[in-house]
This record gives sequence, C-alpha cells and structure tokens, in this order.
Amino acid sequence: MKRDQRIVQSERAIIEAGISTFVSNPSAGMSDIALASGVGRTTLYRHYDSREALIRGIALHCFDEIDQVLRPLYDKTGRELIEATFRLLIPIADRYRFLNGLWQEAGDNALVAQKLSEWNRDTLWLMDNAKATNEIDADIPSVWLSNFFDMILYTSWSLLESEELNQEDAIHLAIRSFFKGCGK
Amino acid sequence: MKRDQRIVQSERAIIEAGISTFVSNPSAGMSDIALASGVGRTTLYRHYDSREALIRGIALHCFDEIDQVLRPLYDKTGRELIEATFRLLIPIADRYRFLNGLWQEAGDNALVAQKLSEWNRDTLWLMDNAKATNEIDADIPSVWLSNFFDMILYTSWSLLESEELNQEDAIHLAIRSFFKGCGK
DNA sequence: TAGATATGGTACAATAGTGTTTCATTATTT
DNA sequence: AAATAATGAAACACTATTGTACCATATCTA
Repeated sequence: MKRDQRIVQSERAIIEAGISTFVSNPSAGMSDIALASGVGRTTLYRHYDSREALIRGIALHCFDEIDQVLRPLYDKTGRELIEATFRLLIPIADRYRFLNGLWQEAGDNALVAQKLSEWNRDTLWLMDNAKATNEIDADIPSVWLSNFFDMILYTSWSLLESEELNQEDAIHLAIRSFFKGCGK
Repeated sequence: MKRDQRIVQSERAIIEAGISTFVSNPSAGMSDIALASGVGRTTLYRHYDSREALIRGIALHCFDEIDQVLRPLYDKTGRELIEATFRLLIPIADRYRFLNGLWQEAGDNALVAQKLSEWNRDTLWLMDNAKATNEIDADIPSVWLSNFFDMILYTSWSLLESEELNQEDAIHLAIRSFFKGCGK
C-alpha cells in the first residue's frame, strides 16, 4: 500500500512554507501559511488541527532535520567540530532560527521544551569542549560563546538567503569571525 | 505655561513599555502595551491614533535617542569609534533592536524608511572607515561587518538584560569578539 | 481655589483571525 | 475502470483585536 502522493506533497509544501513564513513574520496567520504553501486553508487544518499544532509540527521537523544533518559529526571534537557544525548548519539555519524564536510559546509543549533545553545543553558542551582542547579562550563565558555562535550562524544564513554572500564566503566568514574576529 | 505632567508621564511610560513589549513580543496588541505601561487603553489611543502610529512614534523616539547618545563621538574614527559605539549603544540596544525589527512594516512610512536607510549607510561607513585606518581587515565585505556588528550589539544587550553578564563584561566581550574573535 | 484637561472605565461597532462543516471536484491507488 | 481518499471553496460561528464615544473622576495649571 503506497502512501498517497498528494499527502506527502502537501506536507512538504506546508513545512517549507511554514518555516520561511514564520521566520520572516512570526505573527503570520493560517491563511498566510496556506497561501504561501499553495494549499487550501481547509487542507492546512486537515493536516494540523490548530496554529499551535502547526508550529509544534514544524518544530519537531526542524529538530529531526538538524539532528540528521549533524549526525556525521559524532566523532569530531574541538574547533574542528565547531567548524563542521557551521558548515552543515548555515545552509539550513532558517530551521535553527525557527527553533530559536520558539522558547516563548514553547512553554506549552513539554516535548518541545525538553528538546530546546537539550539542544541548549549541547551547544554549551560544544563550547566547553573547544575550551578543553585549548582552541577557545577559557576566559570567555560559555553563555557568551553559545549566543555568539547562534547569532553568527543566523547572520550567515541571512546574508546567504538575501544573496549578498555566496555559500562559500558565508561559511568562511562565520568561522573566521568566530575564532579570529574581524580586526587586522 | 507649563506642560501637563500627566502627559509627559504617560508618554514616557508608553514609549518605555512599548519598546520592551514589542521587542519581546512583536505581535503584542494595544491592550498589552496599555497594561505594560500602566495606562488605560483609551489613554493610549488618545496619544497614538492607531497601532501603526504607535510603532512609528516609538521608532522616531528611538532614532532620536540613539542620535543623541552617539553625538559625542563625532570627532572619533576607526577602531576607537567602533569601541565607543559599542560602549554607548549596548546599554540601550533594545532601541536598536526595535528599529532593526522594523524594516518589515516600515515600507508604509516614508520618514521611517528613509531614516532606516540613512542609518544603514552610517553603519557601513563606520566599517569602511576602520578599514581605511587599517584596523579592520579589508578583505571582509562591509555587509558582513555591519551585520556582525549589529548582532554582537544585540547579543550583548540581551545577555545584559537577562543578567547573565554585567555591563562591563558585556561591553568587553563585544569589543573583543568583534576584533579578535574567541579563539586562543 | 477654580477652571481646565487628562485620565480610566464601560459600552459599542467593525474587522480580522480561528476553527468547523459540508459538498462537489480531482487525483491516486489497486 | 472503479473505488477510495485528498483537495479546494464556501458558509458558518466564535473569539480577539482594533478603534470610537461617552462620562464620571482625579489631577494639573494658573
């Protein structure tokens, strides 16, 4: 029994349009998402019972996608791991951004809240690990590092998206700025 | 003829509550702002005819405030200017943030749109100037620099606001990260 | 103190967004 | 080709939000 192709097509379109629409306009309504995904508003409600459910669904999708993209990095550490994370995440940092803008409404849902806090813990570990390998200055608080990392990631993506930088340059500038800054 | 104190008090409260409320929740409604500012909803409408007018009013206030704070820097250049700008702007970067989240709806208002583009031009100049004095690597595109600057500014403010860093540390980390990065 | 005026509350109309139901149409699977 | 299932459109009730009008009260200026 094959899965109906209309369903997979609709779901794909909804998730994709949902991410980009919500990232550029967090207060977008169900009509906006329906329009952007080229799907009827009724169909949207058939797939997600409510706006809240839609946001939760997109969030879980984003967690999965990021997990999958990052899976090959399990054996890396320190600076190399941070660089590789930049490289893999920058092209899909809209997912990252969507999740980051979520802590507000996420209190509702236990699963999302838990994943968010796990993820926060992972980012802190990423930084502490690079401190341990002596590739990041240990004087810098980890909370700064993890926020700095997040912000660079999103800045790169956003300049990539607006076609002000190409992917290669965006990745290079992210890594370079993170470790060496922009001074002479 | 003295200005009625109730008016100045209401306006101050509205602007202040408006900035912090909109920054933490861009889709906040007029009731939210009224509540946060401790002013009746009717009074809020007496000061600003509409939600749009309120946002525009806050924006113009923010432009003014930033202009004033930055005025003493007119004779500085290069790295020194960038450092001083961090120092002066970080404590009020919520204003900066409010304006940054504005380009979406700003298309409506010509004055706001113009100020936004002027301001963007100034930031680019700030970077090019430091390139000219050889304190920033000229290889780095100015569009990256100005976005990098903005996001460091906001990151510092946000960690300051959440009391995860004190003001001194936030400023120091901003400047250090901008010029030297976080590597060893 | 007296006059003027800003305020807060209630009530109200208009609008926009949410979520549901029904039905004819279209696409997919078998 | 036939049965099945997903879709889009329209109509609907419901809720939240916007913006206005009025009035009694509190506060300011002169």
